Order: sequence, then structure tokens, then C-alpha cells
Amino acid sequence: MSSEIDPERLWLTADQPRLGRRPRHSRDEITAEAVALADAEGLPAVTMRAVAARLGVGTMSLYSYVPDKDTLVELMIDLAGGDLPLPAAPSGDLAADLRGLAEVQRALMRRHPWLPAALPLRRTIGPRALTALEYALAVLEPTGLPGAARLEIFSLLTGFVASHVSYELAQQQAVERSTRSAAEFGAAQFRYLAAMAGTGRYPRLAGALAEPPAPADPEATFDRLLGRLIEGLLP
Amino acid sequence: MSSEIDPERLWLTADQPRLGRRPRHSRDEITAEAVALADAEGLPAVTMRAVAARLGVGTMSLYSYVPDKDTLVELMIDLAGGDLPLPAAPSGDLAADLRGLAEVQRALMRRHPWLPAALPLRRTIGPRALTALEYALAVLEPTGLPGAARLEIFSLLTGFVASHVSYELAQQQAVERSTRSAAEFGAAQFRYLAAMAGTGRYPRLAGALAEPPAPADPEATFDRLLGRLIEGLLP
DNA sequence: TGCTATTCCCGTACATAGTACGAGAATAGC
DNA sequence: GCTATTCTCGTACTATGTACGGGAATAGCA
Repeated sequence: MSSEIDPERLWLTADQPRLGRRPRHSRDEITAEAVALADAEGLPAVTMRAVAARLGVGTMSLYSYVPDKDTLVELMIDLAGGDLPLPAAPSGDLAADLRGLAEVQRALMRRHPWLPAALPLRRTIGPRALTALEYALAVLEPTGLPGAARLEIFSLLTGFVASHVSYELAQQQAVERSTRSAAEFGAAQFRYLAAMAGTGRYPRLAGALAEPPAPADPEATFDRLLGRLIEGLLP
Repeated sequence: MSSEIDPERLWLTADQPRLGRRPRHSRDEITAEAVALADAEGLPAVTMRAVAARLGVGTMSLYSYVPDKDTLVELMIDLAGGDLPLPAAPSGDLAADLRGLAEVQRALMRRHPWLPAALPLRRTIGPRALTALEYALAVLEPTGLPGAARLEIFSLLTGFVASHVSYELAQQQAVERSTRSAAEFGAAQFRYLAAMAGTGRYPRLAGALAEPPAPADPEATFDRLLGRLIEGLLP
């Protein structure tokens, strides 16, 4: 855990062994199982033992495919996070292409709810993520911006999507929990905020809480903010 | 670990005990020590044993101040993340105030490098963070936007800062490491990217890498992107 | 001045996590 | 078949979070 990660050894080594016992699984298969587990039960549920159990193999068998757990997480981020259904080439409509990219990223992160929180942990960029980056660079080519600037825009866009999906999911979970039981987390959080507002130290917060609850259409909110962001980012 | 967190019990309980043995420390003192440790050695270095050792107390003594480690992390996020030197009241210049807020947040996150990655883990909003939120709501009051919309803008701004600081720190660390030893991480990452570019599957990436390395003034880059973002977000 | 209830202190011990080690099983090439 | 090589995985060690419980300190009261 918390070890060093060598991008060259991770991504550049072709699997060459033609000798010895044949492996019963593959690195991708193990990574996919870990991703499925994270999707179902969250990232903390991804333990070496749990992944091995799902595959029906001994725990230590995983270590012939993956050097350690940190690396497995790195692989998960690339496998899940790079699974973007992107068009072969940009349409040429800059704003529309960027919007499309963000929409696809949002769908992806909603499918893998652990991803937004995991992204800041990433220590290197895998080949699948590079494919997405390559597409973004192509989309941004008409801007004439230098590579570094285009890269920053992509990074910012991804950060925005991650941040927004985090927010959406938190809202959603609060509702789910409070549905399950009245005295649950969502309600407790609300009672807490109401109590804080009642102290008088947070008058604007009190005001915001007193407003009629907004319709809260996450789709529309995302589209609106995304549009603003794109307008602002492009010269 | 990975337990439930009750915001009411966490933030609303005034420390009432006037009876029994007098505590030798305080919740804030323990949290501050944990923050100092995270600043120096990263969030994974924050273990209950390590924090206790720094305070010169037994490990289990911490549990009279904090119910569990997840809660301690929650406290750390509020203590470190809420330590924003904000003006008493907004100046009235909307764009300038937002920019100032973001600058202060950036300084804060550079001071606590573990914070950007920890923010998505936050499960409730502590009183110090509420103070920052209150300030942001005040700044955004002239927009006339409803509370929910103002909240989203603040969330987006914070996400942007976190994302950008993550990026800055990654760059910076790569440089530091490659200075320490030529065959170190930074160089390995670069060799890896160069190799990927060499495959021909990432032509734009190859082009970006071939460009002369930009001056890379993080300060200026942040200011420029921030300006664009603010322009885009305000009606 | 004790007595008692309450609170803090923390050594011990257990459960769970990652993973080093090494013996055994399977397989390709000779 | 023989051998080198690779995969498989039981055992065991370390690090971590934390339950438990006995003892120490303290405030209020008799």
C-alpha cells in the first residue's frame, strides 16, 4: 500500500510469457471484477480477499497479475474511467463536441460512483485515459491553443464533471436514505443545518434553507452550468 | 472505519462535562495534530497510533475525544478546510470577491496538500465550512440567484480550485522527484508518455509533447482560467 | 473529610487489511 | 520424459482500527 508506481513497468510491459503454467485469468479480468465490486459496494469494499473470492481463486493468486493493491486501483481508474464511447472524430462544432464529451463523462461517473473520489488519487495516466485525452486534444485543435493550454481545459472540464457528479450523488443518497427511514442521515443532515441556521450566525444560509425547495432537475442544472463553463473557457 | 456519521452528534453537542477527571487535551487539539501530520507526511500517515504518539498519549485515549477515525478525518477537513482568512463582508465587486475567495482557497489547499483529495470524502459540512459557504452566499447575493443556484456556483468554484491545485501539486512533485534522482518518477512518467506518443495512436498527444515546454507559471495559469470561469458562471 | 458518580487514561487483545515466502502444480520446449 | 518457467495459494507476519475493562482523577455532596 501507498507504494511507488512505475508507469513504464505498469503500462509498457507487453505480456510475453509463453512458457510455464497458463494463467487462468488476466489482468483486465481481475481489474474488471474489482470495478464491478466497487460499483456495487464502494471502493472501500475492494479488498484483495474480496476480489479473489469473487473470482473463486486464492487471495495471493492476484499477485501474479498485479504487483500490489495501489496498482490495482490505478488499473481500475484507467479501465473504468477510460471506457468512454467517443465518436471516431470530432464533428468540428467545438462547443457541441465539448458538451458531448462532458455528457459522456458524466454518464460514466454515474455508472461508477466511486470514480469522482478516486480520480484525485490517480498517479499516472493509463492508455485508455490517454485515448480520451487524445480525443479532447483533437476537439480543441480548432482553437489554435498550445498543447498545454488544451490539456488544462480538458483537466478542468473533467474536474467539473467529477465535482458535479459528486454533488448529484450526495443529494440522491440523502433522499434515498431518508426514504428508507425517517430518522436517517438525510433528515439528520437537514435537522443539523436547520439548527445551525437557527443560531443566527449564518443568515444567508438560513435564507437559502427557507426558500421553497427547487425542482432540482440535475440534468438541466448540469447542462446549464456546463454551457456557461464552455462559453467561459473558449476564447 | 467506513462507518455512519451523525452530523447532529458531531457538530451540535456542546462539550458539557463538568464532572469527572479533567481532560488533558481537546477535540480541536487532536484534530490539529492530525492535520499537522497529514501536512507533513500525507493522509495515509494519519493513523490513530501516530496521532496519539505525537501527542504523547496512549492510542486509545483519542477515543474519548473522537468516536472513530472517519469522524477524525471529517473534523480534519473542517478544521483545515475552513481556515479561510475571509473579509468580514464582501466588497460588492462580484467578480473580484469571487476571485479573492478562490485565491484564498488555493493558498489553503497548497498549505494542506491532502485536502483536494480528501474533499470528495466529506460526508457532512462542518461549522467552519459553513462560514465559508455563508460568505460565498453573501458575495453572490447581488446576482439575485436563488439559494440553490448560488450554492452550486460555490461548489463548482471549490471543485475547480481543488482540481487545479491537484494538478499543480502533481507537476511540482514530478519536478522535485526528478531533481532528486534522474531515473525517478518524473522522468519515468515522461519516458512513458514519449513511448506512448511513439506508437502513433496518439498523434495530438505526440504533437503536444513535441511543443517547446511552456513557461508553466502556475500562478498566471490559475488566474487566467479562474477569470474565464467566473465570467462564464455569472449571468 | 470522605463517598460516589462521572469522566478520562490506556494496556491488552482481537478482527481485518496487505502481502512476503515458499512449496507444489501445470505447461512449453527440448 | 526432463527441465525451466510460470501460475496457485496456504501459512504467517505486520500494520491498523477499535472493543473491553480496570484503574486514576475530579466535582458535587454528605
